[in-house]
Amino acid sequence: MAVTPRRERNRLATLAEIKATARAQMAERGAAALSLREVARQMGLSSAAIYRYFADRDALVTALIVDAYADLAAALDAAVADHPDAALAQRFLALALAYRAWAVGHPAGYALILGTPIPGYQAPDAITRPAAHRAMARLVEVALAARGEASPPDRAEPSAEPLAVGLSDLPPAARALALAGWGQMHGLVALEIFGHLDALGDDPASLYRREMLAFADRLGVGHPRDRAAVPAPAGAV
Amino acid sequence: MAVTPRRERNRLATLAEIKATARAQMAERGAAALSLREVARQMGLSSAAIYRYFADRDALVTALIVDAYADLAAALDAAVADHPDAALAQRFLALALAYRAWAVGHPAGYALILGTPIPGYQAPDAITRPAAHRAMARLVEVALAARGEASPPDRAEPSAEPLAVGLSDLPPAARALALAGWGQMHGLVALEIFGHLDALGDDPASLYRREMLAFADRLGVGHPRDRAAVPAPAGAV
DNA sequence: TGTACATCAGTGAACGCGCGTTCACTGATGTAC
DNA sequence: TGTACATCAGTGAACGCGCGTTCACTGATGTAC
Repeated sequence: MAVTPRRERNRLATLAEIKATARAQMAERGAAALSLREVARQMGLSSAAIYRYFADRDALVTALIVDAYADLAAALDAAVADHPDAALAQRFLALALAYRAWAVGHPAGYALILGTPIPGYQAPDAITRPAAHRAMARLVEVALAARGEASPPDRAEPSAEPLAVGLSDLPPAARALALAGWGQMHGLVALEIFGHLDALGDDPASLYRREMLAFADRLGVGHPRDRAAVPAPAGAV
Repeated sequence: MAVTPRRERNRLATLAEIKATARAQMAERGAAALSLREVARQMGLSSAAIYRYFADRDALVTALIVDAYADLAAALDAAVADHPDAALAQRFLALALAYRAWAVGHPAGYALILGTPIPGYQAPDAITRPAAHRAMARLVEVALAARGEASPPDRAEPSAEPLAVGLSDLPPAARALALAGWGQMHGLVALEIFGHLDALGDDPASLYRREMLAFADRLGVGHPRDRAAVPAPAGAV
């Protein structure tokens, strides 16, 4: 009965193809070099046809950003869903490894959402922010649990709906913890996928894993290191 | 006697003005949007005149990259020069704080050297790599000292000449330590200057300081945490 | 000190290019009766 | 089942733009004698 009509299906397929082509192009030449005309050309469409699907270039970029966040969120959800009853440290580690795996597998997508902003493009926060929140939901849960500030929400259907609480709504201690973790994840991942570790002989994967294990150590509630480090030092530095 | 002749001086001044104008433009519109014509326009030059100073656009970009690395290197050198006899942890902290300060003060420069690569631009490694090495020299020293692998070189004139040893020449343990530190520095700094912490109420400076203090803790030679964390865990994660 | 010549910073016009976007249109797909 | 009409995906030509780069040139600055 409520079968999607043919036209609708075609439309959705073309829309998906536009986005996939754009993604491939970004992967090859960088997010900032995305060209509507080139996308159309590769698809065998006239450039004007794209405007049946996206109001303008920025709308396509926004759609790609939202997709990338959603894809990352799904990867992170899946990672923790695999270890529903694991200890905090293990849940964090699974999360962190999945985060890097997604970034390494989708460097253009990662650059799009977390790299240098695209010149001339201004993300519409109302659309982009919830997607970003959603991607950080599992990390927020872990930070909350680590600080004992609240129990994680029902985890039976982890990817069901966006968390009411985003990074910005976390209590300060949990937020600082989440940001510290995210910072470490992002730092090593960004250095790796943008090629700054290339010349070094290291295996970025094991370096990353080691650092994430070290961080997982800190997830015990009120770990002494964190307490000791908070106040500014007496020295002049 | 050996006074730089007028023509030479003018030439150098114009060259510097081109770079300064380009830097300002990058700061406003992003590194990828740098335009030779726009630079010339802002300087009241014809666009062709730029080609008296740079072979092409890429040459200008390369010069800007080298300058940015040199500027960062100078900032880091100055930071440790202020604390010649400080303990390792304090030297690292001074370094880390100077790193963030430079990045926050020169976001476009930071994006240029450590952000998403510019589409279509390929850095000439032979020119760019030594500059990058030079910028990392002080961090390399600290990592070496932390691991007791070698004594830091003569620090009487810290910015005098490039270190013979770069990140890639470090012994594995020291290199891993240096990369871990750099990763943390880069992660928080990149999130901050590219606006991903904007919506949060936090003070990025104190978050950063706190994390760097925690990392400085690990600089004791053979700190137990590092030893414990190196081997992969027995668990399935 | 004056003259002839060389250097070279800067000009202005032109090249070919690819871009985002608009517009009036065609023709196939769907709907109402 | 057939016909008339509405929808709408896609076309092709055109718009104005800014870009990087080249080229033959002008005219001021410097040098040799």
